[in-house]
Amino acid sequence: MSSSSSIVTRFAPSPTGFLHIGGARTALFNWLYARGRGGKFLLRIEDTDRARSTPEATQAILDGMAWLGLDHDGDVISQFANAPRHAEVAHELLSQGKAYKCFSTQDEIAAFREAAREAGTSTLFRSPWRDADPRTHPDAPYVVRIKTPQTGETITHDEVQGDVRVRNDLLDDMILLRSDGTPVYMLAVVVDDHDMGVTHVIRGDDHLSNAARQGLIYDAMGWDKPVYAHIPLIHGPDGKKLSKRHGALGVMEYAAMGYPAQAMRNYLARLGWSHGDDEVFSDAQALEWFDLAGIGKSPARLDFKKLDNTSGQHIAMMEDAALLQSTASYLEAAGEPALTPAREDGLSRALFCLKERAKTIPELLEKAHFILSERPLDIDPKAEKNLTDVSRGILSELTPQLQTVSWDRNALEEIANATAARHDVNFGKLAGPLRAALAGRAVTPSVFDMMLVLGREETIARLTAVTSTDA
RNA sequence: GGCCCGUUCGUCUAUCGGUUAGGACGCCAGGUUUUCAACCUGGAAAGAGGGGUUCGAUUCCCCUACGGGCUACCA
Repeated sequence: MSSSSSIVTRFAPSPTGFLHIGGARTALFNWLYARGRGGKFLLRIEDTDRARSTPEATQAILDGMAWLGLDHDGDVISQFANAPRHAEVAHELLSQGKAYKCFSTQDEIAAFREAAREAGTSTLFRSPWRDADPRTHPDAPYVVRIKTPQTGETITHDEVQGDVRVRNDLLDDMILLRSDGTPVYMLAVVVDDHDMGVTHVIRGDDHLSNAARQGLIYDAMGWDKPVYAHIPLIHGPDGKKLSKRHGALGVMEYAAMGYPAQAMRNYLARLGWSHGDDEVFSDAQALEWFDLAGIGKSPARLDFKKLDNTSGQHIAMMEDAALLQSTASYLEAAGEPALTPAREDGLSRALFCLKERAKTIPELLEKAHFILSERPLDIDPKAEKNLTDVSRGILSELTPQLQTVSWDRNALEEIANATAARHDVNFGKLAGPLRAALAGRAVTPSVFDMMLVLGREETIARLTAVTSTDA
């Protein structure tokens, strides 16, 4: 029961769209860090921007996290709901003289900035109200600004970027409360993180500069700062910031493309974080290995080829039950009907010869075509070409032998080879026709594996269908 | 403009002053083979540029270039 040392992380997305791939990785890092150390992983929705926040977006984020398997502790926290608490903190700072009421209008501020720009001086707004006597306060709307120290520097200790120091005189007196009394983001994050007991803030490095400003609030309130880890953002394959034109921005799109969630976790964890030369690892290993020291400092690009490879390796090593489950969630994400129990049973029996050959779930399903389809089989043109009179003849000779042969791979291979040899051809010549008969296709898993999966009865029925129907 | 961060094969990365700069994906060549894969073997491929510090720099410091972030009564 180490109450003071137990770790608390959080993921704090804005509900303005789906869970995108960069956010998913940030969530994953926080999840790995907390879960790997027996800590808590919290979820806070930063919905203070009422105009842009939607419940649909919140749901989409929840869906994305659920698919990725990133479970959070406790209730989902709404930042907006904490607004009164944020204001309370601002007023506390006000009463302590660490913040002040600023009556400057936005027009005045804009004019100040413009003049400064023309004069070539600093555009940092210096409010004339910082040290004004309260008795001179007008009866007008005001914002609450924090009194930023005007000397010294603020140092952000960052586990990824190292110590980042900023001179205080380069920071302005940021607004804490707007003129309508609502809190701004900077205040809200700090108060929420403090109130939630967050010990480690792992977030995108677009917040690195903000950390210094936020540090000012921690200092003013006398609160302990969390450990920071600002992680570089993910870029598109072209090295540019992720944007609409890259496509595939939402995690659910990856679900719909058929990448198993565990493969996605592996790939995303490996993107910008490393544990020596380890490339493919299980969740248990990721949980054990993940640490802040292994996070890289530069932005990483998305690489679909590597994702494919990682996915393929995970599919190959997944338990059948997990694979079946991934298949179900793929079909759901892709908007396709679920497998019937009979087909799922067939797929399950075929997995042993499929899993090492597929990079994604749809590819697995494609290779499972022979077991997922029923007689009468459609035979595609390429397969049809293999069904010549000669090959049909050989198949019709092979078929009866299948009635009595021991149904195992060696025995099947033996009679197939023997039959081919009797016609003075090698087995390769027989494989094409067999594929056509058993799967209706030219590209399939091993013919013997298909026979084993289909079983004696079905195998004979399919062979009989091509050797006897049209004559 | 100001401030801050970053920069090792095409890509993800290892290296924490001394290595033939390692691994993975991808690519090329060969092998295996029952189609597609998978698999096996081999190969090409990197320290942004320039100054320092040091016996010795990918590693430490400075400058430049390039990329990114912040600089809002957005989050």
